[in-house]
Amino acid sequence: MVTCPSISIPAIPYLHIYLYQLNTTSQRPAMLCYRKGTWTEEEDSILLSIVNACGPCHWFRVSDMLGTRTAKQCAERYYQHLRPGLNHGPLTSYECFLIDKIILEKGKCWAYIAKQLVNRSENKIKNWWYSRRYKQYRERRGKELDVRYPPSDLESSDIARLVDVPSGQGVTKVSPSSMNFDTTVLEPRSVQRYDRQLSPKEFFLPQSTPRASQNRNISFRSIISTMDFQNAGNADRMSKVQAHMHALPTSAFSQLGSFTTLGPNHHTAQYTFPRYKLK
DNA sequence: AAGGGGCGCAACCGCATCTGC
DNA sequence: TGCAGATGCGGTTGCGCCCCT
Repeated sequence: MVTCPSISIPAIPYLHIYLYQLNTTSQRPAMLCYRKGTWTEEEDSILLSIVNACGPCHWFRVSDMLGTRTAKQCAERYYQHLRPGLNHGPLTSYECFLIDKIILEKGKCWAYIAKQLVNRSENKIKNWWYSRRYKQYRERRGKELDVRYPPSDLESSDIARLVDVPSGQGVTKVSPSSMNFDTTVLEPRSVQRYDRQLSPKEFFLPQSTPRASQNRNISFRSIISTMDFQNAGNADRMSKVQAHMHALPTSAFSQLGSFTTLGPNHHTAQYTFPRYKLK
């Protein structure tokens, strides 16, 4: 008899029998009738219970146990919606910027992009991008404007959410003519430094500006610079930087102003990020 | 109040790739 | 090595909510 201590048997009728069958024979239960459309709460909870018991793999077995969905539907539902820790909130401006930059550099590799952003589903990113592209298409077709656009969905609250700062704290949009984006690329020794074990605060010190380091000044500019690590095989390093940033409480920061940059290809989008320093 | 369009999003689909026999 | 099953991935579709007229 197969035991599954982590699941509730009454929630999944005859699950123990299914598990027993599936572990003792290669035969699947009789052909089941699969349905389409929106998942019910009951289906979600059963799917989660099965995955908790068996792990997120062997989706044909999971499908057999659930009984109402195909393996593919189960896998997709889990990875895009039920996976623990998944962030269902709106994409932040910084995340949008990252998406644009990665697409420019590597193309539309949604799975890769999803891995670079913290706990975002591939579908969410894809939906955002196609939705925006469609919006642009409509705007351009209607007004015959040039390709430059300020994304209308980039609100101050989104930017503030990135660093857990209450909405309304000054984030201002700057005209393109006044932009001053530091395109400094980190030198190799900076990359080496990021490879050492550093405290979260050290992590954000701009490596190329000693004075800023002295003042314990941090900015998103330094975070953006870390994207260069991707090209040097340091993709996970940026995630750690982001994670550290997210981990710091609001009270740890005071605002220094903001800086603005065009999107990564310098003619598609305009982003304005707040600059903060550690108190 | 009704209906039509915009929009965000979940879900679907088909092809590609991986894996185990 | 080849095949079939399993899984991954990118693009598309369609549903439902909201807002405007």
